[in-house]
Amino acid sequence: MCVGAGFRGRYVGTMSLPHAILTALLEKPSSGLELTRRFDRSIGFFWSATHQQIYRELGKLEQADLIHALAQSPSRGRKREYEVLPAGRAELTAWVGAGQDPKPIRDALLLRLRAAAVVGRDGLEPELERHLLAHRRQLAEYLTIEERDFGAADLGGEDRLRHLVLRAGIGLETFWIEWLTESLAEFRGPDAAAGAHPG
Amino acid sequence: MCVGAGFRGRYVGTMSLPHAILTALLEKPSSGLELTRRFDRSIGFFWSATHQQIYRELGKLEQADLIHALAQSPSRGRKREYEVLPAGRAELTAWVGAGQDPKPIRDALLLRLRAAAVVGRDGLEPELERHLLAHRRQLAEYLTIEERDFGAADLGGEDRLRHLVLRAGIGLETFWIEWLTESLAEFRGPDAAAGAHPG
DNA sequence: AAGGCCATGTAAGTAGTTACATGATTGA
DNA sequence: TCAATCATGTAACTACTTACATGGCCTT
Repeated sequence: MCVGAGFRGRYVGTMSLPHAILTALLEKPSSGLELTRRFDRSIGFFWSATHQQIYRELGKLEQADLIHALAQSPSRGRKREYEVLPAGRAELTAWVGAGQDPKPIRDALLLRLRAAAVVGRDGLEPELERHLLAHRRQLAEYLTIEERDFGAADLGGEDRLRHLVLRAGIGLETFWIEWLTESLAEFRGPDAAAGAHPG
Repeated sequence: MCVGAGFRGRYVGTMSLPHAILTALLEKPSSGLELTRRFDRSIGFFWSATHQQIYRELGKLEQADLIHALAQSPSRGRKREYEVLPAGRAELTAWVGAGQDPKPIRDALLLRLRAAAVVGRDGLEPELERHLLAHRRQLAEYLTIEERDFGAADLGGEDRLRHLVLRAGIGLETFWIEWLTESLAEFRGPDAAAGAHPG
């Protein structure tokens, strides 16, 4: 089944991380550490990755001839910049049009609420407050980016897409802030206290 | 470090799946397959799991003396019902109050939009339509459940929590439907076509 | 006794996380 | 020359997924 060094083709499948890296490298050729940092403040908002994941994936992408390193023999401790090869761009183009069903929600906080309905809500309120704070902080960051990058009118087609992505983030954070605020009101409401300790 | 059969204590850590199972078992003692089915239409909306995961986790929870099987020696093919032990309830109670930062968004569709800003948006529109359809279907399911389970007034404290969880689902699906509708309008808008094929 | 379904499980692989190791460069 | 920081990497582990295997029970 064609494995090992020198194999070609669709190793990447529908995986998101390699395609996130291809996107970032097309925007600007970079080293692993640079990618890690750009993930932390841009693409990583929607698909986070640690430097370990990124280095591993860069290795696989290079093996698959989708990217290649610019002028530098591989050595530990020395910077290595990568750029995307035509095959890499083709792979990314194909992936954009590929179908993938939306993943169901996976949220531990909602699970905690569900559990609290059974064993009591002790200790949950501070947790909701922490989440509210975190989402407010994230929303503020998104809004700062929006003002900085998309404040001016008349954006090109590509910028419009990037703006749509950012607006998804803004919308999601806004939703959570509203929901958490409403939930905390429920928790603190005078008659909510009546059911505070079931079981 | 205390491993192997008979170990006790906090093997579960902050993991969500074992606590989701404890919650479901407290609501009603069940076998693995019954749990799997209940996950498919209730808790699984917010933390999905396959039957393989569930059976494995039931084994670990039993080993850790957090649950135990009702009357039946272990055998393949025979039904085995579990119920939660006091230690299991205590574990779940502790977990409800435990702190865990919200996980950043992980969404492949947003990544695809980001990639489309670089390599062109070919093939993305049908994908957005598919997602829109899926989210509409999920919203309809949530609304049906809401009407069925929370239609009447004067809910108890526990039901209010369950309703909050469901409303989170409703809010999220509603958000995605709005965002996708807006994005599709962008895609189809007359001047959006101008930037359809960058690169 | 055959087929279908209920029920539990094994095996192998993928994706992501956490902790740690090591080399190169720079500035005090 | 020492410490800090930049930069790349290894190792081990956890969580989840996919495909498949097996036993028991019920119906015809």
